[in-house]
Amino acid sequence: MLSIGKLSARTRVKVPTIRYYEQIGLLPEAERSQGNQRLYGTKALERLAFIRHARDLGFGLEAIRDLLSLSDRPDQSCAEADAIARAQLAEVDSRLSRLLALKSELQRMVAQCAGGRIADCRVIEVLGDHAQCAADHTAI
Amino acid sequence: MLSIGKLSARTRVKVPTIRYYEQIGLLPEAERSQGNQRLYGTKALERLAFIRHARDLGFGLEAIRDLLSLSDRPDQSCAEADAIARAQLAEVDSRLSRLLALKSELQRMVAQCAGGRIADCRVIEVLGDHAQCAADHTAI
DNA sequence: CTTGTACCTCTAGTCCCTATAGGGATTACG
DNA sequence: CGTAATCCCTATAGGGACTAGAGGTACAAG
Repeated sequence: MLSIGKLSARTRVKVPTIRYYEQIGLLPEAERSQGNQRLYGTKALERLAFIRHARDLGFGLEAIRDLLSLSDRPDQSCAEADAIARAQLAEVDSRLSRLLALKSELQRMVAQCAGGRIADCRVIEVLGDHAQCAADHTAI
Repeated sequence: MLSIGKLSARTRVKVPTIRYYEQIGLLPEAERSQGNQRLYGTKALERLAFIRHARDLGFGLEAIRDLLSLSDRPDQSCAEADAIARAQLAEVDSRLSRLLALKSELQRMVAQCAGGRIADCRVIEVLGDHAQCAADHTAI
């Protein structure tokens, strides 16, 4: 059995975050030692690794909650899991295109800065006037 | 003079957000009508448009606060504004590369889903096992 | 003059943690 | 075996950047 610190080290999920996941019901309540400290077995380790990996891929905690409950019912159709993943992919895609537009605006802005006074600064000027932008853009 | 609603319509910044910006000192306290309603002139409109545009480009409120105070001192060197913009560009760049890695993982995951049972679902399986990923990835 | 919309303040909630305070448990070393 | 260092516990507050709601006031249109 692992202490919360060891579990944290193995999964690279911080200790308070693990407790938080338990608090919001994403992890089941852990067993306790005689001294009331949390103890984790292999199943908890796998579940937390799953969560961490899904977080790394940008899934929200509610999506992860759904994915976990799906993975607990192995005989069901995986259509729902597929849909969640596709939604996440679409989300990532739209962020990507917005970030690309953003990047080119920022590049234009920075490239035009001649290093003079604020009064002549293209950075400040462009920020003040959206009409100077090449295309629409919105962060994240 | 514009009411907060009209200002909101012109800048596409929501009314409560405008009040929030005032509260945190990003906008100066607005003048008031006899009936205690906020009134805005051209300067406030420009300042808010600047904020909105910078937010669209992904700048954080603290960076915007800095940019605004720079723009109030037009005789200073614009090196600082340039640095803020470059930092933002670097940030966008690193998000972009992470999102790209993410996207290809998600695509692989989704492409492998055969639409069968959860027990055979690649989505669930890949999430449970980071070793199946092609590369490192971390969201946002 | 009434109705409906826009406005006001204040508080609390969102997401996903992170930090802090004030303590108890365990482990390592001498 | 004692003590110090490290780990763990709970509970609460904070952060970024808003957003939502309650309960009430001002103003424009008909």
